[in-house]
Amino acid sequence: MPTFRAPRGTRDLLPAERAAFTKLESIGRDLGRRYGYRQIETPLFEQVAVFERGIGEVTDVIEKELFRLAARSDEGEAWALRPEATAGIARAYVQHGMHTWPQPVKVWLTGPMFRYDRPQAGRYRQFWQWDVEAIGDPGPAVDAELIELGARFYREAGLDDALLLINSIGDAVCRPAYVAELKAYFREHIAGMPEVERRRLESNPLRLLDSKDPALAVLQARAPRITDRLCPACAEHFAAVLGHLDALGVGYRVEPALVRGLDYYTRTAFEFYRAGAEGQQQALGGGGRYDGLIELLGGRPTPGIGFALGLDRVILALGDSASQEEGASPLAVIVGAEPAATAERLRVATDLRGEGLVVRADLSARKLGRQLESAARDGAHFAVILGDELAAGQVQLKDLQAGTQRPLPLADVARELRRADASHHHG
RNA sequence: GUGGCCUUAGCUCAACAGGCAGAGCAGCGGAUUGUGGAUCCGCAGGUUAUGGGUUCGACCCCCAUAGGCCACCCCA
Repeated sequence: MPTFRAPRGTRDLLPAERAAFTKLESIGRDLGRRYGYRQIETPLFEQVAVFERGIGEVTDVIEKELFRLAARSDEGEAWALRPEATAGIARAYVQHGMHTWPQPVKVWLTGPMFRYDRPQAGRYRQFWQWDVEAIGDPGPAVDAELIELGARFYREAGLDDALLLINSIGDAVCRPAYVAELKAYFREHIAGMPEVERRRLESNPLRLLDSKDPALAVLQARAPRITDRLCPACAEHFAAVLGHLDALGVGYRVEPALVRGLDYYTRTAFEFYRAGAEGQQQALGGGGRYDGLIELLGGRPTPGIGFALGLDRVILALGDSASQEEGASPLAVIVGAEPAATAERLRVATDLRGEGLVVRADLSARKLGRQLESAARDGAHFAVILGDELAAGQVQLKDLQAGTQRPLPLADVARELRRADASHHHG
């Protein structure tokens, strides 16, 4: 067993898997460009207070999953690795006075997030998200635009069965009254409730709605629904969001029990799951509106909405097809019979690379047969064989796929490879 | 954070009832001193996750720890 290994809940992305991430990142980059969102980057860690105040101190993410850093004694701050992207972006919005920019400010970010919980397949302590935010527009059309953007990401990534669950969780006007009503309702039936759920009644009553405890099933079915208790403004907003989604052809399922785990959400809340797996805990992504967040972090009242998608989970859902990206096979490998002539192989490869060609040099002392074998297994299309004829400026160009070979002046190799490469890509 | 299952070579897995740790694949070399994917031969790779315990003797039984997986909690 190796002495050292990746820390618990983290893993190395070996080239095949890293390539799958790169593909998703390029989808995100392209979608960001097409939808008018610009890339942003914030630190991997922030003051703990940014997360506590933004996300909410009594949430799971803060209470038990926050990856706190041991603060250095000569610094007054307590820091934590970011568990999500929105709080940091909101902090940056306030810090840089982005309210003076044309509104809304639309940005996207991709990178690792950190949560200190118990690892499982698809659940890591370091995981990757693609995150989009639209800050400064209160209207329901932005909600729909952003949700449709999320749905499109899954489609372009090859996941055709992403299912959108959506709900409205009200705002400061209507949610407090609803929560009070919900508490009163469950309290009446507290006798039949398990201990865990009784405690949750006080700490986070909304959570009772999506508890999987079968003892609650009947109670849940009869519980008052937030969607029936929305204030007129929230109800109108929600109806408009759904209307826009209909108009855009985005399928969804209204899920009154959908609650988000972060305090900053208002009104629109949504999550994506694989169809048929929506009862499980492995969400593909989620987001919502956070009209109070900027103010919480010291800015003026500013509405916003965001969405984060788990790259690890998309790749997991794609299965083997995700990692079957073809690797970086070279167009040609420079091989030679003379073990001592590695300098020649290196020089020829360097010249061809200077011409923009994808070339690997076999710098080993292996005999020619092994070099060709290795080149073929590497997926190379051609081998350029340097032999005695090199003194006369001649090499052998071998097509490893066709099995054919012909002599060629060294000076013509670049042109020949480029032509073969072009016809290969276009044909 | 709670409960359960698991851990043997880089990978996938063997190893009787507690009795000498093996194979395939991958890597390297040779058969072929300048021609590949096939075939054959060989080399290397292990403190059986780690640390204790039981036993004449432990990959095997017991305890602890670490890591992985599953179900919760909750989310990406």
